[in-house]
Amino acid sequence: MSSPTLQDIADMLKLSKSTVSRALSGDPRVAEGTRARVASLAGHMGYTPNPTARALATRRTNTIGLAVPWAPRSLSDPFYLEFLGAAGDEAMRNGYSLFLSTPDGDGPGAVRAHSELADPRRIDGMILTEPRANDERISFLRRVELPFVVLGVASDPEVSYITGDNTAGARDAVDYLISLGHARIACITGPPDQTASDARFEGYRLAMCSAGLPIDRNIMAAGDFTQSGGHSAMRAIIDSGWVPSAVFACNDVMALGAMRALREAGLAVPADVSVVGFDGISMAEYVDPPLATVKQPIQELGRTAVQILIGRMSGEGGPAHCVLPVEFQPRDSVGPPRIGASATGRG
Amino acid sequence: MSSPTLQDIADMLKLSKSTVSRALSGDPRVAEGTRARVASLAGHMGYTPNPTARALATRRTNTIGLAVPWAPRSLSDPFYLEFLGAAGDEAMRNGYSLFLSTPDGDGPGAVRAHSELADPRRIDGMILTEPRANDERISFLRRVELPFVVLGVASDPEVSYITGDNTAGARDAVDYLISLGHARIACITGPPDQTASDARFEGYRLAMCSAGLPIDRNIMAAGDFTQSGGHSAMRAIIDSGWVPSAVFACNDVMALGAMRALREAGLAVPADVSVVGFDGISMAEYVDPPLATVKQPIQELGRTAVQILIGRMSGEGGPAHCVLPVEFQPRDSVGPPRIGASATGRG
DNA sequence: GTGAAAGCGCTAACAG
DNA sequence: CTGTTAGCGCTTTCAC
Repeated sequence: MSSPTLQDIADMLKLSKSTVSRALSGDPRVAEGTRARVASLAGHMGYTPNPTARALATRRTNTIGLAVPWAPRSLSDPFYLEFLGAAGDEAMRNGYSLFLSTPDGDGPGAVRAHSELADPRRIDGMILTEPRANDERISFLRRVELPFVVLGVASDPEVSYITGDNTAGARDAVDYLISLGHARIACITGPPDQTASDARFEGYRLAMCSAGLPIDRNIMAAGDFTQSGGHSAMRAIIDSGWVPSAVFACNDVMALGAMRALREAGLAVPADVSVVGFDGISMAEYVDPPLATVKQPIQELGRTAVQILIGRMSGEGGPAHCVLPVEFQPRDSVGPPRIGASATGRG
Repeated sequence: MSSPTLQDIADMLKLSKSTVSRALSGDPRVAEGTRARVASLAGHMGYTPNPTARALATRRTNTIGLAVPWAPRSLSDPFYLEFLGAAGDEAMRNGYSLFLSTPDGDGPGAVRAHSELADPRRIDGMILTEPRANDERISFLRRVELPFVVLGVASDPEVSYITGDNTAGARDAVDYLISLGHARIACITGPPDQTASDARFEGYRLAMCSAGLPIDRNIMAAGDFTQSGGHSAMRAIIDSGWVPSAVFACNDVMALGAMRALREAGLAVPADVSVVGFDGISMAEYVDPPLATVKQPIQELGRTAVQILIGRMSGEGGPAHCVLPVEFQPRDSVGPPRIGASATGRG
């Protein structure tokens, strides 16, 4: 009926709980014969330690928390599912389970939900996604002394993080557009203060400046990392009347939204406007035209996040700052600007 | 430093643990004054019960497990992230946390990972996604007597489930194609034995049969619910030489893969071939042309799954079988068949 | 109304 | 090498 306990095994073998516990945990002090008998019986009975009891005794839960962004009815970014899957895989492989937090929006409710999950008595460490510039969740984690790693960058050098090389990737992408002759290149950013968004914008800015191109407020718009956000942002740019010859969106789903807005405005991609995204979600390859994007090693980000966290939890070494290379992947959504269009930009 | 315990509060108030515990849990036997003092102190100290200790004592973890499908480097279906978010929301709202299982593939490893998570000492109940016809995970859950609900349908009437009306939705979609004059309608199914895939195929079959249209093996292909699966499946159909005038894919991501295969073959959507998907992921609206799809109430599926599970966990009532209505949403990826093409079908 | 005590299943000193 | 004894922090009889 109920699962067998250590005591059950001890009783049957006329041993003490302690010995059984030691035998099972491979303590070198127990006799080989005893160990074998215990192991065998445990196996036959299908014994498996009660995780809760173990957690209470050891003060370790073997569980890591993952905070994925979740704004109601808006976010469904494949990037996170893939990240989550890879992280879950790696966690399991190391004997950890994944605990999930899905804050509803950005309000105080989110913080409450977060602090509820980020309880050191519940999880051993945490992966935080979509950090903001001065994220209160980070100060919270530090206050309760819970090991954590953020997916993104953190200004505080004490904070471990893992990220794709956002700035370099964005810069590569925009450099490529420029090399094709584009000059009026729009940028659709993510939510303000979101570090990934900021870093990608910085790459855009660097590329533009290096080429001596002006950064015009009319061809910039803030999205929110969702399709509809990308759609509205592109719409706003178009409505401003000064249509760009290319647009760099700070993530793939916004790029898809932007492509739709362009189509609706009767503009062809890439003939009239080239579009580039960021992330490398697998879907990007399947839309029409296939979306050029900066490919992040999503799986590796997930795996490494867990590995870094495990390092931090074991207390060895200092904070890790890991920046994985990303790769710009040209696809049919980009092409040279229309003749004459490139001239417009320089004014 | 460390979180305050019940004992700490008891000591400060010169009470016993029991009384404090009772006061906090609203036991009617404690004096009003005592209750107030306890509540106040607990509030100031930021006391919050240790979930692990509570779980050990009550044998309830207030945690529900969620098994999302995860085949390495293949799956990134936005459907699941949205489902997961909604389920997580509803769980939190009811005082439950979400535990995640991400089985790696279909092999024995998946079952091991699953049974590791599906431990009644770890979670109070579980949501199982992508059930197969004779899913061994289901028998496992029944054996360990863990309450659960499946996202999909289960043949066993004792098993609770929640699902969109797959058959009706698929039928509506295919009926619509037929009403436009399509006769050669291909079908790209999901993994064999996957219940959702089977039910959707059944809707396709019903629509075809009712219209007196033949179901040709040449215009059917098995995908695996991934983009690339949809792509290969469409490719196989095209290569068979007998190109359909419309194709019904059993989920949206396969539909996107199929659209790409069609483009690569020089076939226009919907001019040459109409395409319909299933799920209603938000991305479907943003591709070109916007993908007609059978819209599932994803959020509601997630919420209701949790509600049903909570019902089951509290032991009240029998198994719940919930089928939510879905709605076919025509979009520009479907259109009338080319003149003459519809005739070919009836042969 | 409140307290004392036992116990959830496990680990971890401390003895022998 | 193995057993005994304490807890981990909470709930829950059973007394008073």
